[in-house]
Amino acid sequence: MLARANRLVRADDYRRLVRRGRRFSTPHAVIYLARSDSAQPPRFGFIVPKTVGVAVARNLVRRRLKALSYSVITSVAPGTDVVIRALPGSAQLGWDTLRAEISEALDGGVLRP
RNA sequence: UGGGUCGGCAAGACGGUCGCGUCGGUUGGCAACAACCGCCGAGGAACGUCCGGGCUCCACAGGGCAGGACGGUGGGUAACACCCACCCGGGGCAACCCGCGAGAAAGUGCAACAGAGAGUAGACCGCCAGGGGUCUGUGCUCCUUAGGAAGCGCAAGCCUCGGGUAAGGCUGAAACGGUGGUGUAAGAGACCACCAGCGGUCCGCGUGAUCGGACCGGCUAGGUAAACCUCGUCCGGAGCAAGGUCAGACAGAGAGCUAUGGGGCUGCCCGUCCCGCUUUCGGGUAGACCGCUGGAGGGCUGCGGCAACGUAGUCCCGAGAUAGAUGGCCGUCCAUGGUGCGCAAGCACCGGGACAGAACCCGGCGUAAUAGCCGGCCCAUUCA
Repeated sequence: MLARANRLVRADDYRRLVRRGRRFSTPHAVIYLARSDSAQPPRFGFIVPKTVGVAVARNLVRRRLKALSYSVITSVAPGTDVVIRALPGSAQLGWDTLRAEISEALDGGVLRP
């Protein structure tokens, strides 16, 4: 799970990333990424629309994404902001599949200069 | 033992690992905050947002019309469309279940198809008397003596004409009481007896819906109010993005209507309060805190009540997020499903927990969804 310092909590931040961030697509998610020179820890935000499912399914997806983000947090450079938008079908995925899909895309985005 | 019916309980368990949020404490820090420790951390439906309230603001919310909701009776409640008890009607052998339960003799309207006729009913068949015609039989008269044909009359049949008749047939969800008799040309509540039903008056039990009974009346009245409508009761509006505090931001310009105006305030009118208002272009904010969870709150016991519930005592404090915590992953076991082996007990493998996530708070209703566990009652069966 992510602590408060590692989360995006402002609507402005979401707007900024979705509009101007670099974008990576996977079959079940879209990842927005932006980097700054500040030394603050990396921050994550999640968008789970209603097309994903009912409230229980959306909660499950969001919690899995949070847990996933926590596991990769040490490999992400400071000053990085990430927003993950879940797409329909993500609630039907198994944990392993989802983790493989997202972490692969995330690594690609993070490692690239 | 089987079937049924009503109600209650629970909503997999344990562990490992990595974590999250509120609050409290300690330490560090000017502070933001960080680290550590501790407590607590989703549901029976948290859901739908369909009713009813609390709370907040609008003017403490006034009058009328319109509109809406409800509708057996009595009670419960803050209130309700909810709950309890009873009544009536329907279903069931029964336990029990079901009913959008006011008014259809205040009025208007509506009713497919079938059928003769469907609402101050209706003559298709049938039945009945009569007129006309036809034919058969028969009586009398006549001519002729075997017989004949004409006239008059009677009876039955058939055809036809205009009537009478609602007892019978047919249709339909429904056809204007039922049975028996009197009566009649045939019939008919036309009349009579009993029964059913309706209305009225009175008596009795009951707070009451209602139930039981007596007498009288006219002889019969259909359904639909989830059609309009009538009657009774209730309802001001908007909602926690309510509302408040603090901080912060900005920039005005044009046009129109102006007190017989515009707005607060729902549709309209009255009343009342406030005052410049509307619109186009352009610009700006949507941050923090309070509201925010201790309440019509739960558990137990006593008392009152058939019960819903009320009341007294005592004990308990059980989420409060705000891009939104209450979890992710793994293992074992249990319940359960499938497949295979086995006579069976069982064993192995695979799948694997239903519906579903608080957002101001309560009381209900409705909807979703599973495999269980427990109990009351009823019926059938077996044994004693």
